[in-house]
Amino acid sequence: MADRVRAKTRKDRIMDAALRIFAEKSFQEATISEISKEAGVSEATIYEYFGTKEDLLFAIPEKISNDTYEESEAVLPFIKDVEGRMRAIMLSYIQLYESNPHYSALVLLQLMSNKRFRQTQAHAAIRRSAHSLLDCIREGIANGTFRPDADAYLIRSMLMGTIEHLFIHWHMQGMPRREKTIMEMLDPFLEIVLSGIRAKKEQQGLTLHLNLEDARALGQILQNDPALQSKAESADASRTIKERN
Amino acid sequence: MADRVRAKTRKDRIMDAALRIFAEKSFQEATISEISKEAGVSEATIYEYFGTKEDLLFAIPEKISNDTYEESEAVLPFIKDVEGRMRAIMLSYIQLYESNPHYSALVLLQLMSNKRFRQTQAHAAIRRSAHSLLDCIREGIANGTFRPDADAYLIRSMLMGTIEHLFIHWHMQGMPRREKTIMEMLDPFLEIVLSGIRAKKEQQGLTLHLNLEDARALGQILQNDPALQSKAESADASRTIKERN
DNA sequence: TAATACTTGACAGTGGGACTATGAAGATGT
DNA sequence: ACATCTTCATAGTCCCACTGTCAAGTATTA
Repeated sequence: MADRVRAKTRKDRIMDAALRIFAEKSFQEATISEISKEAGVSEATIYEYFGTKEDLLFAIPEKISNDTYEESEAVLPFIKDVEGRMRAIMLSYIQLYESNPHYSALVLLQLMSNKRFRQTQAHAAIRRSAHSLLDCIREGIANGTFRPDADAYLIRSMLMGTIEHLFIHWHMQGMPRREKTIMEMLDPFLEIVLSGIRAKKEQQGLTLHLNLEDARALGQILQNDPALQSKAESADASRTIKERN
Repeated sequence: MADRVRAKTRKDRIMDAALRIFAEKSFQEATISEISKEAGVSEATIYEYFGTKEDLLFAIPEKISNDTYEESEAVLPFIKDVEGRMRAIMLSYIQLYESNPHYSALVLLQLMSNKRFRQTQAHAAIRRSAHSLLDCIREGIANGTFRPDADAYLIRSMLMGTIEHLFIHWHMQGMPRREKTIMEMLDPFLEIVLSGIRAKKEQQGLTLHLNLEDARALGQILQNDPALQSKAESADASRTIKERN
């Protein structure tokens, strides 16, 4: 057992070193010799555990996605609200990248466009997120939450593309300190996208914007007119009054 | 001169072949021997023109960005409208990628995350676009077109990240036929983003949504009340009446 | 037409890094 | 103590980027 434990830490040390070096340089520029020195093992040991350099590369996302990603998907079916479910998906997606900077650099800058990566579990997890998002958007369109002419694919690209772009630029600038984390930008971001695609509730009729003075004058009139006042109470669904500030 | 012409076509043939092979496989998987066969020249000739394989790679964006990109920037200073200028920037950005699929695959999937690429003219052109966009957004916030609490960096990442994501996914799926080009998605896309960040005109007062029946009743009242009716004419700036459908 | 310079190609060779094969040294379990 | 399993060092293969050289065009000039 002590043997197994040591083997495990050895394997982990190799993967840690590899992740660091792959992310900082790049897969092609990194050499096995360099990784072996960083991990404190011989080159032969690396070939022992991972047949090839490429296998070592792909062992990394496989491991990390198993560890961190799956669990956050379990709650989704319990969120009935479409927008809430979308927020949860985005949250877990951001968490995945925010939890491990080296890993997100590796995935977003190098693996994402790699053909073999697309056949890994890690990519399948990302695809599941993408697919769930698409489902949410379609459901929102179907049930009237979103505008019927919204393009579900476009919306999804907005959601995922923006987040990826934020991470990619952060990495390319050498991961500087930020006053706002990407996680903290999620809600303002979602508000912009969602407010842009929500269906307008009152499709027919009139919309009136009144300043405070006019609003008071109108209030006087309504109070003095019993006919309209009673209507205001009976037809609540089709009439909304919102106060600003 | 005939010599110069032949040399030019030879050099171009090499770059064309290289672009195709780099984009379809990848820079690392492509071999000089393969490119030389595709271009119909000897390996030595490639080393004659481009010292190294990497130099050949970077000669490609240098050439293409010189050819196509610069001109579309010239019009920008003449567009006074902030949103129109943003649209023009996005348009030229999309055009760059839409004009040459091989090139956009190379840039977006391989070069974008490459350190050396960031020191090329091609990347400088992209940075100029990004910078102009940021300027537009800031100007829009400053002059009241956009909400004062909008995050300019976030907006820019939305604009560029979405477009890049759309192209990247199109490439990763093997560039299937689309019923809508990315160019055609630009205006719906911009409408979502911009409507999400435009400043609301009436910050104070009341907003009333009325169905048709109630609107008619209110119309009656307003017609019979000279005080409020005169107000409606004098205070036009702060009061808007929009008819839906 | 002859001489000169420049372009292209064939070929041989170097070097670096991924990967293999092998056997010795050490650690572990019984 | 013995067998087994892990780790390492060494030596060697293969592939591919890249260099150097020389010969064969091809173009330009005298």
